[in-house]
This record gives sequence, structure tokens and C-alpha cells, in this order.
Amino acid sequence: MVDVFRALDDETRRLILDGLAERDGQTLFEICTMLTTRHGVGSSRQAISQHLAVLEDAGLVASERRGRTKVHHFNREPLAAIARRWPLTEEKPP
Amino acid sequence: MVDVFRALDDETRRLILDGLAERDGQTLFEICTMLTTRHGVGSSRQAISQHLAVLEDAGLVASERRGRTKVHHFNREPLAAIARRWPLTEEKPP
DNA sequence: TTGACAGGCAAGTGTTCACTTGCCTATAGT
DNA sequence: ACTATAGGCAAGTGAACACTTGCCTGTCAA
Repeated sequence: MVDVFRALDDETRRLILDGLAERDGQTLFEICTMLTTRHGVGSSRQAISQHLAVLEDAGLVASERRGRTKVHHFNREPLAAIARRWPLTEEKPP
Repeated sequence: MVDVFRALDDETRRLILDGLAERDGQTLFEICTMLTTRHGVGSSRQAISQHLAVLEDAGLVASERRGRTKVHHFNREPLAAIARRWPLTEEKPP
């Protein structure tokens, strides 16, 4: 189990989440091309695959196989857990 | 400038934020004793000092000198920036 | 002033992490 | 069947990080 904070401690992984937040359900190659064309990330395909594995292990990304591709979905629940740990406004549940 | 996510990628630093969230304005030694007694953290004083420097450099902690002590305050603004980057609910500003 | 207290600075060490390289598996199209 | 496509596995490398050790600076009380 990878920690959510460690998964977020990488700009490439954060850019991946940005891309999935803009358009959910992208494959590995779509994410690779998006990172290189729009954000200038020059990492290899294997590097992005490892990043996706970290994000998936942290629960931030869920994936499903579609034939020979693998689509990735952004799961915001771990971010909600962070917001719950340090609430921005002091409100108590009734 | 230290990244906020890198500052959060450490359990000891997160426990420091927990302690400051519970009682704000603690000194280095108060934080040290709190970590050892309540969370079983066996790190040295210098280690905690370096952790506080990272948190302060990331903007998560602000400090002020009080005589020979130094009180630390929890600043939640960087956490709000994270919540703004990946909103949990799709709401648009009016 | 002297000693104790609170904290800071800097070098050294072991570990972890991101990335690459090379090879392998499985699915789709012709 | 054969080839190209989409992805996975594993070892190796260089850099960043957490922590320690040792010494130094400034502040309060006696």
C-alpha cells in the first residue's frame, strides 16, 4: 500500500491527475501523449506506467482493462480523506 | 521553496500538523515531547527542527520568536490550494 | 558573570525514489 | 499465421531525503 501523500509528491503524477480530472478514462498512451504535448514531460512510457501504478496503489486512480487497452479513472476519495484530516473550517457534525 | 506535497510526504511532519491543529502555538520542545509521548516518535530534536523548517518553507507553518523560544502556527492556506486544484464537488463560481 | 536552557548550522550516512534499458505477454488487424 | 499495437516485468543507476553527530549562538535565572 502506497501512501496517498507520497503518491502526490511528484509533479508528473499530479499532472496525470490533472489530465484525468479534465478528461476521465484515458489509456496509458493517451496520458503519455498528453504529458509530452501539453506539459513538456519527456519521460518514457515505462516511467508513466510506474507512476500510474503508484497512483493506483494509493487509491487515487482506478483502472479497468478494455481489450488490449487499460482505461484509468480519477478517484477523489483519498483527497476527501485529507480534507477530513485537516478541516479548513472548524465545523462540528450535528 | 519546498513543495507543499513534499512537505506532507512524511508521517512525522503530518503528526506535527496534527499536534498544531489540536493546540496551536507550540514551541520546538513542546512538539518534541508531544511526538515522543503521544505518538512514539523517537527522533532527535534536530530532526524535528528540520521537519519544522520544511513545513515552514512550504508555508504550512509560520513561526515567531518569543524570547528564547519559537512558537509555531499551523497555516491551512496551502491545503486550501490543494482543495482548489482538485475540487471534490463540481461547483462553479457565480 | 556563570551556568543552564532553547534553538541553529553543517557535514556525513543509509535508504528510498524516479528513471532508464532490455526483454516479455497479450490483443487486434491483414 | 504474422505483424504491429498496448502494456507489463525486472534489474541497474544517480539523485534526493531523513536522520544523526558535533559544535556553535543567543537568552534567561542565580
